[in-house]
Amino acid sequence: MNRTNKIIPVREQIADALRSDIISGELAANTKLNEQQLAERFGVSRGPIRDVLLKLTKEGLVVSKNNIGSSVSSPLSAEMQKLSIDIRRKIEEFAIKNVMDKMTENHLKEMDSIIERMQSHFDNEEYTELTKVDIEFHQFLVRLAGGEDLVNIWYPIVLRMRMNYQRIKTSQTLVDEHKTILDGIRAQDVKAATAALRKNIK
Amino acid sequence: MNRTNKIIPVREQIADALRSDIISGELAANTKLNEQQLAERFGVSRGPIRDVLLKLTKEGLVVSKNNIGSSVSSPLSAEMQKLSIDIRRKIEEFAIKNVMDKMTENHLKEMDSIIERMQSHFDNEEYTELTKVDIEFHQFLVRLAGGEDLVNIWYPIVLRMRMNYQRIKTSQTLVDEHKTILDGIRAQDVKAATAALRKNIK
DNA sequence: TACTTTTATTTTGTAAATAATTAAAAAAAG
DNA sequence: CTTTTTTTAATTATTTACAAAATAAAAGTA
Repeated sequence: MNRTNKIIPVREQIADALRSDIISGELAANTKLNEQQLAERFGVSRGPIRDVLLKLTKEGLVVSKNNIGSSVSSPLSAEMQKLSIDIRRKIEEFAIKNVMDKMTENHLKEMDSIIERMQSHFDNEEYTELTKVDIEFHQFLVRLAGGEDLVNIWYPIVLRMRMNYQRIKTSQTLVDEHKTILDGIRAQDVKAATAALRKNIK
Repeated sequence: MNRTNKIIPVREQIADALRSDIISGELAANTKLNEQQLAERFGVSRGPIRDVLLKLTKEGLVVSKNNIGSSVSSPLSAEMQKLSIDIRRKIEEFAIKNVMDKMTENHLKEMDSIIERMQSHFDNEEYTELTKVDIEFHQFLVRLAGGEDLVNIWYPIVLRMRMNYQRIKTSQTLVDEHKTILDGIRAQDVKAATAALRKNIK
């Protein structure tokens, strides 16, 4: 028994599935999210569903009102989108700077594999999966630089932004941009990495 | 029956109480939060407690691990604190700019009353309450400018920062700073308001 | 017909009980 | 005596059942 079988809690799986549905547009803005129906869909009781809805609410993908229920959020306004880009850049530029020391060979390999997966999803035209791996790339950096604290602040901003560009920007450029960022990090070149990052976040 | 008796849901009351305990330092960092005990303390079942803990986790005040439970977060690192100040300024400067159009006489009156409450809490040396009203002041601006979307992003940052300066900075200056911000807004003077804001956020 | 009021239905909120997991304590082996 | 294994206790996760609230439908009134 050498293999480490990673167990993924049901609530995370459900949250993941719903995030995908919302980001992909399958669940349109303002769609009512009925607890009972979701419970049946995932084959669990309403308890875990409520947990997930609360989580997604705090992530900004869902809005909920007392005694009324939850529904899918609407896209950000233009100004809010602009502000979000600004903040996201600030956070991730911070991440780039602070990540250089902590970056080991293993970390770099992990990031290589993330990019490989990006490429693979792009080749197979799995754009929702591509988006999720895209987020994963950035999350890796943010977590390494600032831990869960920073991820906590950063994550809702990114998720909410993603609601806006639904399946736009699905060119090879996207993958290449991330390769350039990683190249900069690997060369310990903050300026290059930051420049590539700024190009990617928009 | 003319009076509008505002009903506050149990979960919000519990969340509020716990936030106070954490911000005031009554619940020290890394304190384990037992669901059963909390349920007994507030006289409810574990269901609502779980909801609140999940909420506070997303707000950054609490950390929770699967099958292990929740505990009070530890203060931010120095770098993270610095970054948080930067982001918070960015958001609230945005708020100042965007709030000028939307600001009505009624809104101004509401903000006056918030400052009155700040003064009163300061006079009575109720510093935890003072902190909460301080947050309320800024939240009012942020909400008016960017709605719940922006509050969602902003709130965890502020809460987390507050964990760091526990009951420092409890001088009359604090109240005055907010008066100056409001003066600037009232005069529709973005520059003055922003300058006052930057002094206040640190 | 248009409007209000009442009733019924649906949906969310809370409580209580059971299952699964983890941490602690006791027993066994080296 | 130390380490490992087994057993016990405590805690979280989930389900089920019930209570409260909101929406939808129906009945009554102008």
